[in-house]
Amino acid sequence: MKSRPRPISQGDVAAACGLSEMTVSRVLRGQRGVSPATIASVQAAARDLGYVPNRIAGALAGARVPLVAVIVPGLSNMVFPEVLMGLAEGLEGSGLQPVLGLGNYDSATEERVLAELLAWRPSAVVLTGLEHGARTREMLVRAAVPVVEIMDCDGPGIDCVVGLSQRAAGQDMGRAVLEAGYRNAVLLQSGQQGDRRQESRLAGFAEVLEGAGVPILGRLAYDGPSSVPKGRALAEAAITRWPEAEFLYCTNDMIAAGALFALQAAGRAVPGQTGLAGFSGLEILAGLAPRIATTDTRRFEIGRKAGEVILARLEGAAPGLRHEIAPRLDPGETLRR
Amino acid sequence: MKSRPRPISQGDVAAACGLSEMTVSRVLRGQRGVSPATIASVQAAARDLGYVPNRIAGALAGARVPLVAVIVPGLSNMVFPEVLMGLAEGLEGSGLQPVLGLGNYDSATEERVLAELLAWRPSAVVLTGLEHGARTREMLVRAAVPVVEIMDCDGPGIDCVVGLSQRAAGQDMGRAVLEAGYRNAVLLQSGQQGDRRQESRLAGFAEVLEGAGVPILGRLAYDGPSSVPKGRALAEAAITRWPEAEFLYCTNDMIAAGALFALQAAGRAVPGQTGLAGFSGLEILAGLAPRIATTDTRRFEIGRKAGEVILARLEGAAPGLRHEIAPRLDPGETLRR
DNA sequence: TGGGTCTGTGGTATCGATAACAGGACGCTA
DNA sequence: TAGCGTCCTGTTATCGATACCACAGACCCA
Repeated sequence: MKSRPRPISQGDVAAACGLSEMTVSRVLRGQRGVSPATIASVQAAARDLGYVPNRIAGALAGARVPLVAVIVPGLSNMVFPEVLMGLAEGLEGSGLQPVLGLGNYDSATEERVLAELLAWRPSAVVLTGLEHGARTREMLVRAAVPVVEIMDCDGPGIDCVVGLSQRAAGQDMGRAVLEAGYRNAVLLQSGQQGDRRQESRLAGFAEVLEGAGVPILGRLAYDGPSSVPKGRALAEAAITRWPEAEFLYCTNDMIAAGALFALQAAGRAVPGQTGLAGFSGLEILAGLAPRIATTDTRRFEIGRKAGEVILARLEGAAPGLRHEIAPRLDPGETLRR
Repeated sequence: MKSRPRPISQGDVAAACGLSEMTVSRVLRGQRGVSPATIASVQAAARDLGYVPNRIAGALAGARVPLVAVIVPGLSNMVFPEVLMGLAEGLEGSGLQPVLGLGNYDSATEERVLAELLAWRPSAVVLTGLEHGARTREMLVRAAVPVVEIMDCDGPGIDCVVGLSQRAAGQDMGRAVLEAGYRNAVLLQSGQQGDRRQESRLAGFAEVLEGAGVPILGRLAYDGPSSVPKGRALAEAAITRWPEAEFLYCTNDMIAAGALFALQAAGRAVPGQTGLAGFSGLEILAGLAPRIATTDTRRFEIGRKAGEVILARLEGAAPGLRHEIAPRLDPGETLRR
């Protein structure tokens, strides 16, 4: 066997079994219309030679690039990693590969990353949220590929939308709080300021409570990444300022966990005297006692559904533009019964 | 302006400014040897037309594919998401895009995913750990690209290795436990059975203790994903079986958090009566009181270093084959002083 | 037995960029 | 002014696959 300077190509396989490249291509893509004997011979040759197809060439020729551009703001809080796992499952077996871009919670970065990813002419694009810059929208329209916006379905999307209604999630929790009989509440938030999803959620919550005559005493915000200690600090500040507070609605489970510690340290009975709830359903906190009330956003499901929608679109189906993945309210043990 | 059925190509830009494709290509890649006037004219035309280069075509022609294949076992425990963020930072500005594959903690899947990713002819490959199947190794050798194995640097790698010595990390914790004066220990583990990194770590720990005459009373394992409740169950079983246990060394922070709850529920003073330690340095648990002793593996650093090594290799430098990122032992508050 | 569909296979153009080489214009030196 | 090097730009071939069309032979039915 003579040494090849270049990796094995389809042509080598074709030569090895005395067929044309075209036939080899057909066999390797599993197209029908090839005789069983030919199929066997091609497969054997490909295996023997250790042939690895070149998708770059295939993509250029086929005008179909089996890549999906995925832009998430970050990976630091378990939300998007789970979405990615769901997406990977949804795309499983389709031959589509996700290409990851990090938007860094910042629309200028998102735009830059999107431009880089679009240079690969992906077959579909997944982005987070519904708010995007004008140039971002323009690029996406020009790209003329399916676009799936995930995590939020409260407004109009560019194309498809897969997510939850943040507002409805807030409202649900609001109703649960009313049922539990709390007579006022405080909002605790952190993370990127002006986060639209968070705002909708808190608005939905406040709406329901105030509609029932239960006042929102106030809101404390920390402009930076969420963490348990930060939640603790926020909650301490809250109960100092509003000692009469009966319920703390936190924008996520980490803040809520910190708030729980603060309440316990302050000697307040949970959930009797003061209740609290978070948001996300972070599994890592499942072991805390008492279990924190939260809204499980089913991120894995969202990712998987996004994958399915993409596949449907690429097969020419019209899977509908809005897919709501209803979140699940988990009352845990920090809401009165 | 007439409607174009196809997206704008380099040829269109060339036509628009009356130059050859080659010159446009040179300008857009920032090659030197083009007059300033030409550069300006090309850039203006490209901007006006909204030209997005086609990397697929560029890759095919240039024999250089600006993609990095990254295979991690999963994204479920915050370890690999952080590595990915580090990697993204390390590759920042180089034009290299990571393509993600999930190996699902299973070497057959890893192999399949690797084959798929290699079909893109990536410029480099990043994988996790040092254990890989024979076919995996063969594919990598044949691919003839830089390979970086991350997270473990206790053995020989295929090419470059960036990570920590799991054994040394275990030894370090062992020494800390000796200094604290504990007189025996129990090992608690979960996750994939036969995980080599975990094994090395526990071995290093046990080695140091036994070398000093401090016995390992035993080991309890749960073959499944780690979680706080699982850690609690393991720890409960451990103190039932070995009531005399003075120290619990857990394979990760989630197990350790559960173990902490178990000890507290059993009324054992921590760290006075019984100490414990985890592994990873999961930030999400930073708010627990007492803070759990752990080993911060600096995953972000590992990812970033991997990116830097890849860049160096692609530029022809020889950055060294083994890069140890020393972990940091954080004594927290669950080790006696 | 002739004309039709159906199967299985091959030939050729093409995808959109880059590598390698070619060559004109210009300025400088002898 | 011949000769030579530099700077800038263009021409041609190529990367490795797929789309599209062509076509030979098997088979069917009237």
